Amino acid sequence: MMEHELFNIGQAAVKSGISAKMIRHYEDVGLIPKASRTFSGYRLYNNRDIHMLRFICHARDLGFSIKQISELVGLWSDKDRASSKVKALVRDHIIALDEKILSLNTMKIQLEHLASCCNGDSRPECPILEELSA
Amino acid sequence: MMEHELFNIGQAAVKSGISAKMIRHYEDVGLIPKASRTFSGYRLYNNRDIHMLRFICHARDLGFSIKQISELVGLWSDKDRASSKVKALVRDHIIALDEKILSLNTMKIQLEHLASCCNGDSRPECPILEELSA
DNA sequence: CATTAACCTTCCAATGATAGCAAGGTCAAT
DNA sequence: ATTGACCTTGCTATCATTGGAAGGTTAATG
Repeated sequence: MMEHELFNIGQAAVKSGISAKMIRHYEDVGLIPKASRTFSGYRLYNNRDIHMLRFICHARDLGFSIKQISELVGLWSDKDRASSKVKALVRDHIIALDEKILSLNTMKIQLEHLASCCNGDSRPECPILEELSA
Repeated sequence: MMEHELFNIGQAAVKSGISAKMIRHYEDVGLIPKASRTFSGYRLYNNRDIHMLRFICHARDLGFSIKQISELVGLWSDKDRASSKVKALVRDHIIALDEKILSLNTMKIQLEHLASCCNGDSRPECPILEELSA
């Protein structure tokens, strides 16, 4: 027997790890389908909805964009998907992460070099500023 | 003899590496002082202005935020600054970069693990989606 | 039954750095 | 005089998220 409990947006937020604010936003931008409503207009979520929200939460924690998550949700919902499509999405994201990490790391190395050249005392002489200024 | 050439915003953009758009924006938000103007309203930049823009460009390339760059510009302009203040700013930024790198790296490792578990073929079985869904 | 607290609703605005467009004015050369 | 390349302002968008205001609903309490 499937349970058919219904939750309002606040409970769905707690259960899914996504804020009520963001759940509404995801509905606005079409990432999730429009929630059904009570007579008085409150959104209602069932266990399947919350399952999808949790899926989205995990994907978000891995740094996927809304657009990518939208594609992932599509594949997730398609029982005939090819797993190669999922893997390709993941690979693309890994590459993007790599580029970002590389870029940040380059900055870090340069900054560490600058910092190591600066006495960091009460005097005004500062190789860091001189470098930035050059 | 100091040169006192004057440049319009397009020339300043080319010379500094910051787009005209962003130069105006930096003026709007108070990062740089309001430029002087020709009679007809065009902004004018001298060599000192462009020097400051180049300083900003370098700082930006190192990932400093506008707010941090604002502080750096302040210290740069203050001939009596203590170099320790500059170094502290740099150290804080290095720490922030480290945190970001760590976070991205954690994502990457998890994704690589997921990808390695997925066949990536034409069949629908996909451990990646199963994991995200769990 | 009235009040109150904790919900919910929509709409609007802000973040940070950047880019785009549109409508219009200016400048220099042809 | 016209043209093209520049400049001006102002508004819009991106991306993911948060905040607030103003108002309606629900559930429990006195």
